[in-house]
Amino acid sequence: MSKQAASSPRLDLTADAPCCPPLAQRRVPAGTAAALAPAFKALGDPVRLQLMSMIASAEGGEACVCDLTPAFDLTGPTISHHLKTLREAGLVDAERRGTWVYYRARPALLRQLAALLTVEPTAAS
Amino acid sequence: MSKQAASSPRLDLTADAPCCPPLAQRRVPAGTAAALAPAFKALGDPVRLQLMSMIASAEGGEACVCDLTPAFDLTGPTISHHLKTLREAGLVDAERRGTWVYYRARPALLRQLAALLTVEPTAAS
DNA sequence: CGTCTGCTTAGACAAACGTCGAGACAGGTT
DNA sequence: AACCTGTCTCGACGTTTGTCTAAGCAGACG
Repeated sequence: MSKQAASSPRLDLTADAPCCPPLAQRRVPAGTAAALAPAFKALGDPVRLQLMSMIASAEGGEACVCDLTPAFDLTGPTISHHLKTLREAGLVDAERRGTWVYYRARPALLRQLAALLTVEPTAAS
Repeated sequence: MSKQAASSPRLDLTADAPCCPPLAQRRVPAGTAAALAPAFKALGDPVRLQLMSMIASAEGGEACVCDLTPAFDLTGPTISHHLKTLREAGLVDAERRGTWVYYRARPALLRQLAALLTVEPTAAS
């Protein structure tokens, strides 16, 4: 995919968080862009954005799939697919407890994304 | 596309900015998700993320296409296409001045996205 | 006026995405 | 054990995306 990835597209951002001076402050290097873009892409769908919010804002910090699915006019497999996308992007974590599966947010990555998008309150112009 | 948009998918977020309590604080309504997701999607590509950063961090707040294009191993039309995507997402603005076209960031939308992703320094868990 | 350079548009194509239905697996219940 | 319910995996189908080449438009310059 693309010819522009000259440097190694590996940063391990889901583990620790060494990165992220604001996007508008310093030019984001290719490696960082390649590592963080998937997270933004995962949030780039209305359904997943709502899912992310429902999970992150849920009481106790976790939400059951059985509560998430009926909130949309979509089939179970489709919701499951979107949750898998969020999981693979490192935005959420899943845990099975008895009959139900619970999802919880990973605040670290969310913080990185927020930090990257941060702009001075009244910077340029 | 999708059957889940029961409420009106119209919010006009690119104009003013009435929105955005943090994603983890209150459940994002469908309309807001539909309005903001395209911006995240636009940032969900490594090339566009770098372009966005190069534009936002450029001196004088603007960057010439002639400076952006040679930073990637991609053809001119491809860069132009990505810039159009950023423009249509409301993230940047373009202006032709003589021979060259200059792009500048729209901080308002960036701030909305950052606000949405904001999480308490040490909230839940 | 002709031509050159910078940027965008148009068309084409492979790859990825969003959705679904059918089926598989895990756990609880009878 | 047999069954039921909740969730995920698998394949399929139509749409969208990222990239390219070729062609078009806008200014600058000879």
